[in-house]
Amino acid sequence: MTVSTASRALNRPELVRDETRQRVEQAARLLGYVPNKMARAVVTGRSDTIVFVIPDLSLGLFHTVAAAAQQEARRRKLDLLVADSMGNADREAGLVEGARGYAEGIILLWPQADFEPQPGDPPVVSIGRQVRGAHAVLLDQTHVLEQQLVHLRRLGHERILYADGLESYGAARERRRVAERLAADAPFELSEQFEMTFEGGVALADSLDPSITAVIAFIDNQALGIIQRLAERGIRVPDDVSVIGNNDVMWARMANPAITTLHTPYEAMGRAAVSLLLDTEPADRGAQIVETFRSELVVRGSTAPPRRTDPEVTR
Amino acid sequence: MTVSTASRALNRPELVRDETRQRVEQAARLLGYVPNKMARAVVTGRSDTIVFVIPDLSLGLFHTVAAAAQQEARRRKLDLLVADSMGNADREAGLVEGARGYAEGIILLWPQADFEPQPGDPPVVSIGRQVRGAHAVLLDQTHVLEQQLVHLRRLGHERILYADGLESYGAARERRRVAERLAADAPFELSEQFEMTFEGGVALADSLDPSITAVIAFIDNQALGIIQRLAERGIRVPDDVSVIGNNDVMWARMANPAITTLHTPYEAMGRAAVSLLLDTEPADRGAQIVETFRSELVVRGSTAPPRRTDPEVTR
DNA sequence: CTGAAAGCGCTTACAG
DNA sequence: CTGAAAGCGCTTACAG
Repeated sequence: MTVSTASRALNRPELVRDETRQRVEQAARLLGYVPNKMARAVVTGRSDTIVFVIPDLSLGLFHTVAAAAQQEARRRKLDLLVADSMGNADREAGLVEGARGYAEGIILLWPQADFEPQPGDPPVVSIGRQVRGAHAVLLDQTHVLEQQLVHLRRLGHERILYADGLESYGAARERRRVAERLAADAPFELSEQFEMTFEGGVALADSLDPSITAVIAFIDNQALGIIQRLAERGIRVPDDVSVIGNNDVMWARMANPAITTLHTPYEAMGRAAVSLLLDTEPADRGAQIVETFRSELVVRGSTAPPRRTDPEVTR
Repeated sequence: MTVSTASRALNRPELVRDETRQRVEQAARLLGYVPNKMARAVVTGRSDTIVFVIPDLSLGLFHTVAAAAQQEARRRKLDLLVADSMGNADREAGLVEGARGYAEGIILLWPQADFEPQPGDPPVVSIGRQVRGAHAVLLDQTHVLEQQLVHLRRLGHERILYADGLESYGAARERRRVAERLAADAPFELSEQFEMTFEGGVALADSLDPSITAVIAFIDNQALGIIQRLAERGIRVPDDVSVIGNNDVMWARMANPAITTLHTPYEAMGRAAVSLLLDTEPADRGAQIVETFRSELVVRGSTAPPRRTDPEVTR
């Protein structure tokens, strides 16, 4: 009995006699044998592992994408491991660097830094932002803002404020470009920059111009902050001011009022990334593929027609 | 120039001449050399990787623990990769099985199934539930319920309902035992079993006995469901009924009213798990260590003294 | 069906 | 300081 036979008995049992297989299995059990994945990967050249780099697990936002990607990977008999860059570009680069040595594919979620593909890299797919040498799964940001505007205008709003995000975030810069373009057609207000957080919403609400009848929050958490602070100031949502969010986080429907928002197809995007990674030629040899997803409006309780404006009465 | 020298130049540069190092580095750059982590791990016997098995990433609850553990691991120059068992015990077992072959340590978060330690396993630490052959980081569930009760009773509540969770969840069974024990001393109501979700809260609110003045929700999401459904029924929180949550999820403070709850020290627990994994003798040789953490009361807007009860008026 | 041999990509004593 | 050799734990043609 040699290691060759043992290896075969464990991995390709059809190649050995039944009795041999049984002896090997029993011995393995007795000895508590654990196959060394690393060693196997060295010889087979396959680790069957995808590394999914996420910008911030503690945000409670992106884990949905990771969970969906994970399921899809699982369906295809691959492991997907999530690594958190903690919002730090250097750490992100470090994770990619680390994954190079063993991952069979890398998925980058809203990468902070520009990814520089190296020869010999495993295939890379980027979500949310296009980077060189990688297929991309994108979100149609123009469509997001258009939907928000259409919804509010249909309700009759004319004085609409778009909450601008912090310059330092790529997503905020991208959305601002979209906003400026759309505002050229049919004007709406662009706020100063606020944090894309609950606290940012609170700050925005504090400085809200009384003539505004509807606010487009950058994300749902910010919408919640706006609503809460307005309530404290005696301004009611949606009676006095409408607020629309973005992303449709789990707790958007739990709010009071429940948030009207755009549902981001995070699950679909996560699955698409895995599929792009596994089913297509890597982007470094051949064309870059871009798959774009669209968010969907979810009307809930935080938007309503504007209160009939009475110029005599200021809030 | 041999591979030995190249290996040394890359990993232990102090052992080679400066010029040699430079030549190697340049060649590596030109050739796009990526060290094969697997091969290295096979010979060194170290992968510097911790696998963190999480029951459900999409819950938006546990990722905090993972994020904290990740940071702590990072501080110690180890990688921490998160694997999602998707609430499935079989898959959980599969992940542990898979990690055996390469992880240098495994952290199990609220494991679904009983973990059976095998000889040759990497050290394991369990969070939330004690399992054999592993150190444990636990949460003092008795203290949770005691704090909730003390808070409500101090406010003057006498008719308190504890929302029982689904039998199938280990955490729910554990909490019920605690509840039954505490109820023996000073009675309170035990509800029928509800889902520990927003929807579960809605259902509970629908069947709420009018004599109850305060509800202890199983978790914050359930508290939100209770509050929303009560509001729809014209019952106000905290004016008519107080509701206290548990866990202090990110959005508990964003709710309206903001949820009074118990803050679970998830971050501290995540860090403790890493430390237990790395700084102590594995549990299979020697004593099992148990570190227990306590939640802290966070008083916000969803609890208040009971409305003066008037037996004549039923809601 | 099984064994002996070569080899995956690396590291590390051991000589020089 | 560098090279030649052995070896980590595995898999897989190649013979038998």
